[in-house]
Amino acid sequence: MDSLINDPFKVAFDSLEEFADVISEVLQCPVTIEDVNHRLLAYSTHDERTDPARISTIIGRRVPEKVINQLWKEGTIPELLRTQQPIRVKNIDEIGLGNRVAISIWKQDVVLGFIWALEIDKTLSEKEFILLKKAADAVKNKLLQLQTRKNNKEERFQEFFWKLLTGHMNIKEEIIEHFHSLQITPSPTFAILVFKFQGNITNQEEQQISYLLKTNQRLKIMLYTIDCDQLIVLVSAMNIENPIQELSHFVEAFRWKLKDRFGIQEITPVFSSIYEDYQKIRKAYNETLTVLSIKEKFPQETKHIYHYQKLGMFQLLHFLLEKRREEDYVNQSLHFLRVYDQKHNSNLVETLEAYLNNDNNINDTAKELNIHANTLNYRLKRIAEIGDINLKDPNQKMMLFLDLKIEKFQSR
Amino acid sequence: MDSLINDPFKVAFDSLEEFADVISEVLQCPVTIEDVNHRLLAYSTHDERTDPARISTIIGRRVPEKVINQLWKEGTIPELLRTQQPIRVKNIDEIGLGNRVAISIWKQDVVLGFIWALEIDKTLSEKEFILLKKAADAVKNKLLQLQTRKNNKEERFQEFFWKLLTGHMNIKEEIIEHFHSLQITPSPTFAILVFKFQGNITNQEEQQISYLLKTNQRLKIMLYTIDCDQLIVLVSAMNIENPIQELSHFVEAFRWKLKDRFGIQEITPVFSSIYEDYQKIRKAYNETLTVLSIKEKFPQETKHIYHYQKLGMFQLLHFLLEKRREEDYVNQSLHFLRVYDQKHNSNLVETLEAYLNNDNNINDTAKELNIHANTLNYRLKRIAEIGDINLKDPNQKMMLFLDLKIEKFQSR
DNA sequence: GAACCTTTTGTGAAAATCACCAAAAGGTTC
DNA sequence: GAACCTTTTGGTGATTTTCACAAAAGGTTC
Repeated sequence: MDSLINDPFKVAFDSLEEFADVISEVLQCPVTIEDVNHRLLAYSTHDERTDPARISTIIGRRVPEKVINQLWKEGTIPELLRTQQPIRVKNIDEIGLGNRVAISIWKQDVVLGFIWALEIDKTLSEKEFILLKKAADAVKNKLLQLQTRKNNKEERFQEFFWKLLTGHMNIKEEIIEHFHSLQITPSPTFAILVFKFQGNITNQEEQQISYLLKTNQRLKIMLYTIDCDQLIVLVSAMNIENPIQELSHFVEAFRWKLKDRFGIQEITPVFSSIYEDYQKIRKAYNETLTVLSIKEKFPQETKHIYHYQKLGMFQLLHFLLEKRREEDYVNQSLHFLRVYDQKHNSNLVETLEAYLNNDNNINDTAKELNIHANTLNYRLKRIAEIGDINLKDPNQKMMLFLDLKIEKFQSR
Repeated sequence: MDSLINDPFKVAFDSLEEFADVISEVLQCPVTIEDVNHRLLAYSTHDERTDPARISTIIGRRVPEKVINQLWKEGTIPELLRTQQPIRVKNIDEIGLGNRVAISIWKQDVVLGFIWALEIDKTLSEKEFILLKKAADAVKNKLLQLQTRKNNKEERFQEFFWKLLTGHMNIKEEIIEHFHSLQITPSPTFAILVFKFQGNITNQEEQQISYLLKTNQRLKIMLYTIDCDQLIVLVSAMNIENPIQELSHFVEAFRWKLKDRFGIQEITPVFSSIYEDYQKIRKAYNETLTVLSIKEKFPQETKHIYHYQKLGMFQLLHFLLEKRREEDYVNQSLHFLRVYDQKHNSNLVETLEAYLNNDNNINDTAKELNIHANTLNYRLKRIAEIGDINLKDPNQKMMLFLDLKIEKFQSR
């Protein structure tokens, strides 16, 4: 009996729900157990008192994203990930969060989940804090079991996803069936999303990415995997009015969170077009790879481009370069300008490119080149003469623009 | 002796030169014999009196182009090609042409050449006109022989040219050697020039073309041939400051002459880039064919384009279409605009295309579409919204322009 | 037909462009 | 170094373009 008082959790229990009730009884307050991604694993039922945040969590079987965001902002979650001690959280009315105490569940140096105890009418004492610590210790093996089972499932996910990405599964029915067997509902429309990291993704980063993806509630993520320095995600694009904008927001938010919460910087996010046909996953993936390779060659020009469709003519560069090569074409106008530049130490080509980049805007271009607007005008006139170019002809300008970019593409 | 007075030209003569002297002696004035293309065949030497036009003709071994042009303008040559009678030409001081009489040399209903008799101090009498007619009759067989010999040579030209055009002769030394064996000096730079006629080129038209090409002195024509409705010309681009401009002028002048002199209309002239390497004749020829096929599909847009290099992005269309096809790409922006157009009976796509065609010029576009400039502005705003397009981004605009043209290209 | 939305047109002020001119700076040629 | 050419910069004013706003017109929905 003494040992039970010292550690009331040294009992056998079948399910996590049962265990949540045990904790609840010992501490005399409602209890919730979450995994490390804030998915609800179990909650006590003996105590009816609760707060809106807990209700939402139970209803949605996960902690609402705004609550997670808030807990990150004011430091609770970072603290939980740092220490094994219980943490007290003051109520935050805006998100319906009452006073509560939380503790993280550790297995060696990895956090497996959290236990939350609501302080509805009472405040937990120092002694009860120690009990909570013991509870966290007692539950860790149970969580680990769940984890392992999930890992197996995870592996099956991985295999399936890679088959899709590489186009090794291209019978429609087979794909759908596989989705269902993995208990995923394939959304009617999807996109592939890739985040390219600075270097290979470490295990720790993997955890953090996984955490962010699992806690995100903005977009439904069907599958994801990690490949060297890339995080590849299959995301649903359904039920959204403007999917592209939504995806843009998502990647921005994701990048921001990685930086803000985990200090991971210099992420390059990209995403494919939106498709309905799951046989096109490979194509979508290739699109993202194209975007990445273009962004690598034209970091400045494509700074604000994440989306394949927004690449504009950049998506053609690779292709056009090949054509140019095979027919060893020379753009005469550019050639003349180059010769002139060489001979007179001028910058007509550079000027032309800046002008074209700036959508024919004299002022912007002059500013970018740090020259007087009239100087620019003069140069443009010379360019037209020397290169025999009609700068009012969109056709010619387009060709020049393309040829300039093709050459850059080639030389990089 | 009587017969000699009746027809003093019924004598055997070895060369045309000899015969020219005979005529000169009979008529007592300087005589020149030309072929139908105004190339000098022979001239009398017994009489020293002459005029500047004749001197130029003898020096250059052909009638100067400005003289020919003048003789066309005031009707002499058309008349010579019509009648077998001698024609009197009054002196034309601007081109150094003194008074003279001309007659055409006929073989059945084909003109083989001309005889010119200068009226330096005397005026030819009616009797001498009859003599001239007899001279023309006497010389025709000699000319025919030359013609035939030339035809054989012509055939060798043809064969050689076609080998070059089709890339069946691609050893540099061999090509040069062939040129020399045909007594052509290959110019260091060249271009291929093609005129496409309305229908297949008739024999008569062939004569007329040949005439125009041979009398042209602006550009040196190395080889030419006729293929169904195409006249294909290998032209020198040397010794000209601005060859492309020169070529443009030439084709314009050629077209104008065909129309003005022979009533041949609706000629489409095109020409290739300028090359130095004669192994590239085939490539140059293919360029012209590309220009022709594009001009057929986009007659309006390419109205003023004759030159491959001036095709701008049109030269890529064929190529891009293939790419688009193989990856069944859909431009989302255009798709949204099309859907909107369909649903609301609007013309956003058409508006966008006009705007892009007009180099982003609001006024010009509005005029073309017969709408108010503000209406256009409003539509553009809507286009940006609906198609999720940034109309300040040259990249996106370029892609839209290309995709629009690709679609047009495809549907034609 | 009222209420509502989209589209077109008109107006005027602000901004940008363009065609000039002129001065100055930099380079090349003889 | 003088003469010459090209390039840069500045300024001016006419012209065009852009933009915001308002009114009118046309359609759709209830």
